[in-house]
Amino acid sequence: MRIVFMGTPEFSVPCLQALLNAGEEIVGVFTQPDKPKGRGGKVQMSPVKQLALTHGLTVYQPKKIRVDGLADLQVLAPDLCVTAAFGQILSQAILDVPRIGTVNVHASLLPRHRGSSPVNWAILQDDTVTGITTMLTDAGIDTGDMLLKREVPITDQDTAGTLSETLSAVGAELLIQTIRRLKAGDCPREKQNETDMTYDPMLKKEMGLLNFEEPARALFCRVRALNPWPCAYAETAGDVLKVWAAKPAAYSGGAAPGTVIAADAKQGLIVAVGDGALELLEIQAPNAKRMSAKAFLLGRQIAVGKPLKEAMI
RNA sequence: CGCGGGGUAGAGCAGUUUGGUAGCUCGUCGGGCUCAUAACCCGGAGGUCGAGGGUUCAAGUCCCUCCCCCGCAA
Repeated sequence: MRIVFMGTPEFSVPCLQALLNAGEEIVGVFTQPDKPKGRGGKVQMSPVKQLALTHGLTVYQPKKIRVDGLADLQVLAPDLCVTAAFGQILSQAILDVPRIGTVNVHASLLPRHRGSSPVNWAILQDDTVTGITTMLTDAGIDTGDMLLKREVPITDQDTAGTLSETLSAVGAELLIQTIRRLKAGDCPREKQNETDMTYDPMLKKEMGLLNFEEPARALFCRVRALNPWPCAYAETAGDVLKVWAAKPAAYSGGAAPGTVIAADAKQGLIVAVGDGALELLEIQAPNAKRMSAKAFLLGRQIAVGKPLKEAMI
């Protein structure tokens, strides 16, 4: 079966790898164009492209596949397209090319968490379970009929990073199963229930701002949901303090939300929040590297009793 | 050549402007105090100051080259 794979970030890599391992015939790989990234503005290949090249696969990098990728795709004459976090929207014309259809690996239990950042949103909304859904892509965003699903629990230790890693492995497995059953002709297919659906917008940096009026649990979830990107942060005088890890802390005093109630190498850095307190475990000051709050406090001081915003020295 | 910050004891930092015997907090080791302790007191070990070269009587500090880390922007 002629398969065209479309994917871009690290999440997509296990799916492509699994297809290769399964001996599928991959006739082409579509991924986002190389872009300047990181310090120095060096151009970097997407993780999918890197893997594709090591296996000698032909790589296509249209800016917008629905505009300048259609011809290439048609020439490839795929039986099936597989997408996993490709990052571009497929038009009906694109979807019409593969004979069987387009299978998408989506990192949530659809119809919940449609959109481009399902893993982050699942943690942000304190879901206890999420998972992978394979689906047949249609012209809507994550609205196509569902094929196979597998649940994955979310623990308090999970961050978007760790959970995404877990889900990508599960997704790769489920993708292979899905293709097997499509080939066998016994793959279940179910319409999405529109009344249960949620659509989550793309992540923005501003979503990382910690509002200490919120409950500790919500802040805890936000920190995990936005790790490793875009990362939660607290406002300080003129700048921001990135918060990589935090946890709710016991506190029954009456300090106003946002007040620093402890800041030393023994107790750590604790801030009063809406319903208690939050201990900032791992932080990163501007121009500095990330480190435990306790290590940070060995060399720098934060005033206790003031709002964190004003307490950085 | 996108903009910028930084590499000093096991950890986190100061010291570099105005060269002149390397300092702080914590940890660590030993001793003491205590019912006890993550508390307190006394004492000790631990650093070729990222690498190489240069200037100088003298370089963590000034000059040149290189390596590594990080923030912003994308």
